[in-house]
Amino acid sequence: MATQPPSAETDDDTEVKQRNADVCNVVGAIEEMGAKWKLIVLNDLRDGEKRFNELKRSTGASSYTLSRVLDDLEEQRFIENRKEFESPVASYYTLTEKGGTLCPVFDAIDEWGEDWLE
Amino acid sequence: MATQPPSAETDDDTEVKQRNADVCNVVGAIEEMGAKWKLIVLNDLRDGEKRFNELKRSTGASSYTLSRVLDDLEEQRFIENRKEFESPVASYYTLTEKGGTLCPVFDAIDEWGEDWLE
DNA sequence: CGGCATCCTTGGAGATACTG
DNA sequence: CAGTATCTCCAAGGATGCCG
Repeated sequence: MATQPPSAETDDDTEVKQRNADVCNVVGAIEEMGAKWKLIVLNDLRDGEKRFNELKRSTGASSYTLSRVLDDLEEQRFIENRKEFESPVASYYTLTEKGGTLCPVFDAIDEWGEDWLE
Repeated sequence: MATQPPSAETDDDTEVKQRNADVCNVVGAIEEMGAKWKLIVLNDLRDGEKRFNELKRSTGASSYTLSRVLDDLEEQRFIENRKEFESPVASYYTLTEKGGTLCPVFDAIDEWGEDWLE
């Protein structure tokens, strides 16, 4: 995480934190992961490496949907794919470092869910 | 999900949803807020009370969409509505306590966005 | 096993116009 | 100002089938 130089604090009014829809990080981030399937898959991969059908079962996504989501996520560098071309083909997916940085987000969501779900 | 069309179908897919929910309540939370517009509106309301057209401008949602999202969020007790029936009608929306508990989530997203968004 | 191609259904959401 | 009522369009996503 690129931490800002702590001492060189510009006098930019922190109050003008520009929460405008166009500029806001939250909106940007939401657009970036957007789809619910992406979040579900990413969250699933926090457990570690998983293969295609494993994700298919755990997420409940159809192979078509899952395939497209995985493509997207890989293109966004959230996940990485490793293939083994042995007897039955095996395809493993893991979070990249970038993907891993989403953990705090999921943790926050998780915590919230514990308090307010069910 | 908030609007439930009268489906006479038996909910056979409850099994799937349950499996997802079992994995982690992250999925549950995602389903709960699901739509991107909900998140955008909720995030916007962190600034404090806002009125309809204000939200319309800041979020960029159409009045139709915004209206439905607000209805949903109110039904879910994420937000509250206060009306003033004076000269020109005024309608104010604020986060409830429940809505406020989402702040850590948005903070996490915000922080992530700062690091990884362009 | 891990997908891609195809068809098809659904609803999310914009545009527009109207009301209290 | 704060919505509601329609109409419409398009992408998300399920189901199915095929293939290396």
